Amino acid sequence: MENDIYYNFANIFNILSHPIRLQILDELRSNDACVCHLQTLLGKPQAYVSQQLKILREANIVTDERDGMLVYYRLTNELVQHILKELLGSPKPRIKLPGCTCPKCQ
Amino acid sequence: MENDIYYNFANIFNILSHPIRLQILDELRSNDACVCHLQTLLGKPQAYVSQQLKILREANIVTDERDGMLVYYRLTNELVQHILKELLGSPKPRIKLPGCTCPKCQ
DNA sequence: ATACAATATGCACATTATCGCATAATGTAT
DNA sequence: ATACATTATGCGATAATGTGCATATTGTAT
Repeated sequence: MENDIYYNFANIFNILSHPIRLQILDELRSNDACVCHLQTLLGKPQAYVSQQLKILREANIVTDERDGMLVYYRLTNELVQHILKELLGSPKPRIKLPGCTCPKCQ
Repeated sequence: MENDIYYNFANIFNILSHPIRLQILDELRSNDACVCHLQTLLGKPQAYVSQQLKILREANIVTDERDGMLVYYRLTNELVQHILKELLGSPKPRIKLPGCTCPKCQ
């Protein structure tokens, strides 16, 4: 089917049609990040952040890698990376979040 | 709010996260089209097509212009035009649809 | 083993989206 | 006026999604 194209793109857009997920992906553009970092960034409950990450993971947009107690997420989907660059410009350099206790912010 | 950016883009993605709407927009990239043409293209009931067009219209992605009995829709949103070009390439030249009774297909 | 920290999952409920169908609105022609 | 063609709108049943909360899992340390 030729229409699979529209169906597949619609699925990607569906994942992106969520402000929190967009913010997560925007943060991951500049660097991989652990869940607790994203939790601080978003100001949302941990369970909520993990749920959104699961959606991104199962859509093959991000990958996760465990390092001890922490799980780091990375943006691996090139199409999404491209779309975000078109819309938001080049990724901003990572900023240490005040109050974040993750290793990368110390 | 800085987060309005994510919210606004999420809204656009939400409109695009639908195969039929994507197909409509892809067709409108190459040319404006009346409702009956899109109806033939999609093989969907007229009311259904009009509903999707209403969504696109209210999101300021397309505009409508009446010409007698026919209403022509046009893709006017440049951001969407840009996104679609990135994803789908340059618009294909318009093809006369077999069985379509609209003026442009005759 | 226990305690704790970081992360993941399951469930419930409210909100929203989808799509079919009936019908209304608008324009044209006779 | 009526008849017909094109398009728009409203309603409703069902499906999908969003999100809060409780709890499970995994890893570290003592």
